[in-house]
Amino acid sequence: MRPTRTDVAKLAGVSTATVSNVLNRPDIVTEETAERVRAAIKQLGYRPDMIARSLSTKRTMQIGIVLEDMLNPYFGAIVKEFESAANEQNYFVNVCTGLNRLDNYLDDFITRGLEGIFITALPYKFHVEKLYNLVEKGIKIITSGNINADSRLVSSIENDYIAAMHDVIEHLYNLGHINIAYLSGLGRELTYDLRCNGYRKSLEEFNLPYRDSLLIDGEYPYSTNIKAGYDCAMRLMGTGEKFTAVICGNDLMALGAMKAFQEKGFKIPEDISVVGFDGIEIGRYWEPALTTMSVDKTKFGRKAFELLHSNILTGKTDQFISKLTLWEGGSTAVARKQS
Amino acid sequence: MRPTRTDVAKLAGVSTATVSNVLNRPDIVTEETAERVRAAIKQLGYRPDMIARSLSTKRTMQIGIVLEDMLNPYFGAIVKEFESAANEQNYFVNVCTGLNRLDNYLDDFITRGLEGIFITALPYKFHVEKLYNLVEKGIKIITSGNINADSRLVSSIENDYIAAMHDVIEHLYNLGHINIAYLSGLGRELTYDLRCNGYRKSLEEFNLPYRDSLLIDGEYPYSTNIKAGYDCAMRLMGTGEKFTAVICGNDLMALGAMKAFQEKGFKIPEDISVVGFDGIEIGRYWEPALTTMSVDKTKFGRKAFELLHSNILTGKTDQFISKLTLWEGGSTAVARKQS
DNA sequence: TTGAAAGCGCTAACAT
DNA sequence: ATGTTAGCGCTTTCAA
Repeated sequence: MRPTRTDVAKLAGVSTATVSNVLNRPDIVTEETAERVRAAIKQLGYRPDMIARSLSTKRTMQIGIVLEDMLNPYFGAIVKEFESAANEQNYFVNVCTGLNRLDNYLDDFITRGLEGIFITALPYKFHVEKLYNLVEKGIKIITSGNINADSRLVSSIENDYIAAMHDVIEHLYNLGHINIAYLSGLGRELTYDLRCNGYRKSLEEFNLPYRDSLLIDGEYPYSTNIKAGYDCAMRLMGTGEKFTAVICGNDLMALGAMKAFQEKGFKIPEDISVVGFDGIEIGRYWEPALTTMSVDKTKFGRKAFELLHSNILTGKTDQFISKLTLWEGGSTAVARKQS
Repeated sequence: MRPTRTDVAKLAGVSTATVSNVLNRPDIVTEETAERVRAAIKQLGYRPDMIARSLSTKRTMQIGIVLEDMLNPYFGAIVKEFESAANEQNYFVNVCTGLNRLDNYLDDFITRGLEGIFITALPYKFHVEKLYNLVEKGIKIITSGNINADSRLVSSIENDYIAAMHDVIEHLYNLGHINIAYLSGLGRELTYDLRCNGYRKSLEEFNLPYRDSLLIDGEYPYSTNIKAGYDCAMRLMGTGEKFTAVICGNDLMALGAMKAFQEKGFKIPEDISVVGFDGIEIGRYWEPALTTMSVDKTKFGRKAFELLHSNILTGKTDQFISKLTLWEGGSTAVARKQS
C-alpha cells in the first residue's frame, strides 16, 4: 500500500496539516519540523496523491490537446512544444486524436476536470456551441483552425494565412507565373480555409486569372495528407487546365503533388513550380527541396500553451496570430514559356 | 457550479447511493426509479466526477505513453492507434515526450495514479530499476525498445529486427550486393539495437564482408531522425569505403541518407541501393520510393494497448514480437559493377 | 430495492 | 507554528 500523509505525520510526530504545510507552504513552518517531515517522507517513499488533492482543491493540473492528425509532423512539432511548455508549469497533457470521437472527448474533459483544452482542428465536424458548453463548466479553451468562436469565451491562435498566401503569390508572380493553381484538399464552400480566400484575393490583387478549375477541392470527408496532395494533383492534371505553378494547402500535400507531377513526366521546377505551407523538416530533404511558407512551430506550440495558461489563471481570453515566413527551396523557379 | 450526485438525488427524490446504482449497476434498481434518476440527470446536465470516483475506487482509467520523438510519423501512427484502442476501453491517455524529463514523468505517474504506461524508447538514458519502482506501486508497464527488463515484472512488445535484418540482407544479397553498409545512428557498443547485431550476424550468414567502417554510429546523444541519416551518409562517404548498398536504422534516416548521396552525385538505385525500416507513408512518395522493412503500426499500437490492458486487469505480464515485411520500392536494385 | 454512513487522501479554515 | 476538523464527490458495505 502506498503510504499516505497520515503515515508521514505519524512517523514525524506531527499532524497531517503540518505535513501539508511543509509540502505546500514551506515558509510557514519551522525549519526543524520541516526537516523531520522531509525525513519521514523520504523514509517512506511518500508521494502525494494528486487525485485526493484535486478533489479538495478543484484543480487537476491537467490540460488536453485535440488534433486530427498525428501523422503530420507539423502537428507533431506543435504537440511536442505544447507539452513541453505545459510540463514546465507542472501540467500534464492528454492528447486526443481522432475527431470522430470528439463528443466523447468533450464529455471526458468535463468528467475528468481538465482545466483547459487546446483544440486544433477544422471546424466542419463539430459545433462551437459545444465548446461554449465546456466554457460554462469552467474549462478554458484555445482553438486553432478558424473555428469562428466568440473571442470573449475562447482564446485562439491562428496562422496568418491571408498574408502568407499573399507572399506566396507575390513570390510566384515575381517568377513570372500567371496561371497558378491551388490544391486545397478541403471544400471551397467552407469559409474557414483562409488559404482559399487568400488565394482568390491575392490573385486579384496581382491581376492574375482565377478559374474554378484551378482550385482543386478535396472530397468529403476532407483530408490534407500526402495522398490527398497526390490525388488533387492528379485531378488538376485531368482538367486540362494550363498552369505553371501549384500552391498546396500544406507541405505534406505538396510532397504528394510533386510525386504526381513527376509520375506524369513533369519536371519540378522546370515545368511546374510547387509550394506548400508549414515548413516541415522533410520538405527540405526532398528533391528538389520544397519551397514553403514556414510556421515557427516551436513558438506556435509554446504560445498556445501560454494563452491557455493565462486564461486558466486570469480568466481572460486572448488571441494570437502567427506570421509565416517564406523558405525558398528548389521547387519554385522562373515560369516556363507557356505553350 | 457543476451539479453533484446529491443534487440529482434530491431532484429525483432518492438517496445518493441509488443514483450511484443506476449509474454503475443498473440491474439492481427498479426501472421506475432508474427512470426518475435518469430524468434528473438529464435535467441537471449532470456528469459524474471522475476525480471523486477515482479517489474512492482507486482507479483512474488513465494510462500514459512515453516516447522520445513525436516528429517521426512512425511514432505518430503508433500513438494514434494506441490512443484509439485505449479510448474504446474508456481509458484516457497522457502523452509524454521528451526523455530528458523522464524522472519527473515517473514521479507524476505515481502521483496521478496512472494505471499503466507504455514506454517506447531506447534505454540508454534511464534505469530499469526505476520501472520496477513503478511496478511496486502498482503501475503496470509495457516497454518497447529492448529495455532488458524482467519479463515477470513488465510486459514488452518488440519488432523482430533480427529477422527483419536477415530479410533485408537477403534481399540485397539476391540483387548481387556485396559491400553493404549500415547507418545505425546509435552506438555500436549499445547492445539493445538488434538491427546492429542482426546486421553483423546476417552478413556472416551470407558470407558477406563486415568492416568496421561500413557500420556508421551516431554521436551521443544519439538521434535517428532525417538529419542523422544525412550526417551518417556523409560520414560513410568520407571513409572512402566501397559499398553499393546502404541499410538505414529507420525510414527517416534513409530519406536523409538518399539526399546526401544524391547531393554527392550518386544515383539511387543505380549507384547505391538504400533501404530503411518502419514503412512510413512518406517513403512511398519519395523519388525513388523507399524500399523498407515495414512495421504494421496499426497492429503494433493496438497490441501494445491490449498487452497493457490485460496486465492491468489480470496482473499478468506478456511479451509480443512483431514481424516486419519487406516492401519493395525503387530505391533498391541490382548492384552496379564495383569499380 | 433502497437508504444511511463511513471512508478514499488531501486541503483549508479555524482554533490553540 | 501547529493541530483539529469539516469537507471535496463518489463508492460501498451494511441495515432497513
